Amino acid sequence: MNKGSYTYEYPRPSVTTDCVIFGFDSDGLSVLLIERGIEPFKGCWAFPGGFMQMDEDAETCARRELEEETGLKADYVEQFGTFSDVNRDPRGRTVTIAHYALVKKSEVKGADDAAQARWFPIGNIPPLAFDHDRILRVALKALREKIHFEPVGFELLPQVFTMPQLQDLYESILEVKFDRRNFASKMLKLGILNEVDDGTVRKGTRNPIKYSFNPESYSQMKAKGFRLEF
Amino acid sequence: MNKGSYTYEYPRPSVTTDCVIFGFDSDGLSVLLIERGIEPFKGCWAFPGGFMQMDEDAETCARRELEEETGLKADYVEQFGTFSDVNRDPRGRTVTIAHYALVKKSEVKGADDAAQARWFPIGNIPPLAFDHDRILRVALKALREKIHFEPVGFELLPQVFTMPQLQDLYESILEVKFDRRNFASKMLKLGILNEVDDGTVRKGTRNPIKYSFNPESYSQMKAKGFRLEF
DNA sequence: CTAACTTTGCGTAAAAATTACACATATAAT
DNA sequence: ATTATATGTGTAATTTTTACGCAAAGTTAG
Repeated sequence: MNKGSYTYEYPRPSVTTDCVIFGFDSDGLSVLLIERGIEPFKGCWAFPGGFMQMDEDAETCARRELEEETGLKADYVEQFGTFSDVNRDPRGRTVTIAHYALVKKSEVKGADDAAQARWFPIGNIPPLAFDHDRILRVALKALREKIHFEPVGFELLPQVFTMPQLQDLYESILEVKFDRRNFASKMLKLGILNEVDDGTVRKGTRNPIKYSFNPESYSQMKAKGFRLEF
Repeated sequence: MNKGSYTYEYPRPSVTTDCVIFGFDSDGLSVLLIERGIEPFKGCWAFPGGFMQMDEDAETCARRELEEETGLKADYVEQFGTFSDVNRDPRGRTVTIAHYALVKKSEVKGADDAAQARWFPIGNIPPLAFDHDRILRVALKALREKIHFEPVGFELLPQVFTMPQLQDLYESILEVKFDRRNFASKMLKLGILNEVDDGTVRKGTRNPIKYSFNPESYSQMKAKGFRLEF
């Protein structure tokens, strides 16, 4: 990372990436935020992100900043929009390429390096820096639309999960309620769930069946051309 | 637009916008391209676009470049992705914020200033400059997904159109075939079409009924929360 | 000019998908 | 010990989607 002086014939905006990190557990959908220690917006919370280097593309940058600032490596990172309002950063003209990441919260609890990083449930977001409130709204919209076509929810759940957990996830993201029985039959009919045999003999129904996601059968379905609807 | 010298502590990529312009007529879906007169990619075709100014956001820039290079003012312009591969422009690191525009081809035929601008049907695209072939593929995907949720097709048709025209449009964009009768009843059931009385007495059915899009009833439906599915 | 063909609108029966619930059972709560 | 709760399974009613027939008038071919 050379520091020095770079001169151009025309002015150029800074280019950054930001990453909205979604996690899910029994408390519902949350995002991981970082508290800003300096002005501007000192004390506000913000998404991890930073300047794009000359030798990396946007997604690479988003993954790097994500790891540097939170210690997390996310499997699933996707760009959902670029924000370029002229006055979005008081320090100077900055364009940010926004991404969202999906992480299995169960596998990373407390694994965030940054002491000032914290999970906030979607319904209880603190004041955000810059235009990050707008970015969050757009991220949520993008996630909601995405889940209608791809089973992104499985990126947010543990390897092994139950049908009620899966339903909770869909209901949290889409902010709707499904009939329990209809949801289960629809999900099972898709054929992308494997029943997991965890040894325990299932007597009664109070302890739910464990499932895992089957990426192979999903790829097959996708190849044939189908749509996942909810 | 000051020309001069602008110096920064860290290197910055150039930021441009590009605009994929979609049009539709009896020949199907096409895009408007500009032939490059200079290297690199001299003789290849490209989307209109150019450098973002410091006092405009991305969409404003896309609309400005669109008008400067083709003379067109588009009603509908939407960002669909940002392309940031390190080597996408041989002249230097450049990030482009890509948009697509929908225009009523019927109203602008031949109205493009740029002599070297030409419409190309989607099925017959010439060699494109830079990574514009990839950008086109992503644009098409974005348009296809969008049309499932919003009646963007009406931006591409004349004010007054017929049911077969509307069906052709959907079939061109989605690359599928619908049953004529089912398509019409589904469309009419949406309640966003006004029958246009053009004076002529409709004897027989060979001359089709004329319709226009009703934005008011569409807004109402949208407010109530619905989804347009095809 | 006439006959065959095509385009459009309207309508309907069959198939498929969605919706709304009932019941049984073992665990959890009181 | 009794009651309430969470889960799995199934099914009937409703709605939506699909497939296709028919009639009227313009278009085309000879």
